[in-house]
Amino acid sequence: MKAKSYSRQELIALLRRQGIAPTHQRLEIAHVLFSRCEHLAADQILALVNERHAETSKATVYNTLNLFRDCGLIREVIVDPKRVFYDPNTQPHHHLYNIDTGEITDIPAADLAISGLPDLPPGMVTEGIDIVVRVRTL
Amino acid sequence: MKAKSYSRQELIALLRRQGIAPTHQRLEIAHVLFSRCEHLAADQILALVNERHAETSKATVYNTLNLFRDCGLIREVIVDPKRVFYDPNTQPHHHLYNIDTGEITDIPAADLAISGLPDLPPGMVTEGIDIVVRVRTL
DNA sequence: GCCGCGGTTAGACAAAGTCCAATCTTTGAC
DNA sequence: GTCAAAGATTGGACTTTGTCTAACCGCGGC
Ligand SMILES: [Mn+2]
Ligand SMILES: [Mn+2]
Ligand SMILES: [Zn+2]
Ligand SMILES: [Zn+2]
Repeated sequence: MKAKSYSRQELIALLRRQGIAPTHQRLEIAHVLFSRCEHLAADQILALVNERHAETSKATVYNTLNLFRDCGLIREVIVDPKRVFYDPNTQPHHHLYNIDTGEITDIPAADLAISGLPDLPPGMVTEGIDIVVRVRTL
Repeated sequence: MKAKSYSRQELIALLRRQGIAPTHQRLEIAHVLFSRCEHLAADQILALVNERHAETSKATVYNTLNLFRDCGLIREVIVDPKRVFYDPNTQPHHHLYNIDTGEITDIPAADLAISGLPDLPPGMVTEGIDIVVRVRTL
């Protein structure tokens, strides 16, 4: 996943396409998420957004992350029981999780195959499959 | 995974084998975990253990779950950002997670294969691979 | 009976996240 | 451009999950 540098106009278009009003705070948060391609937790995003000049509250960060998630702009990564990480990469992919450092790395789903999954109980539909490879530094 | 009904003596032996002193509280918690084969959160275990007669504290439940986990008697399941579930099934297996009901079901690892995983960065060793199939009720 | 040690406990604490009512911004109609 | 309605933001209170601590309990060994 490339760390494309989105212009302000591109970010505005990105939000509008989802029917999201491009407020200053949402643009700042989108910028933090999409300019670097990392897996960030809410408190890290809050800190990054207010780095230069405090102007976005904790409530707005959480509101916005939930909004972006509901619109499919970002996804949640559940690997650490302590906090949720937000992933700007919404392509199907999986994760390598270093349990010592907490580092999360993408694993492309392209060349990966799972076989032998049992059939789903009737009336259920798959929402997604998440694979987490937990690694330790030797 | 069968819901074997362990006798008090079997539970005592199970704990002693791991060098764990079989106190009354630990036996109660072990009983709750191993007699039913579900994925329970700490607060559910606390409630079940104190169902008849309050005698085990929150601190002891958490102490004991962490102790059992460190000894490999149980494992944690990380699927819900809100709480950790404890799994008495320590065989390699995966999970089906119903995002609507919160229900967690085991998927045996036996007849399941993953191909195409990239090589690990040098100096890293795999601790485990967790697959979560997220399903929705149609 | 007393000691020592491991286990248990209530309650204080911490961190992640939600909620609320007051306030501020955005937006579109004019 | 003005303005009002709709929508967004905010500080701070609140909730939930989990940890920590210091006092206390209980049991085996002497
Ligand atoms: Mn700014
Ligand atoms: Mn009892
Ligand atoms: Zn990712
Ligand atoms: Zn399981």
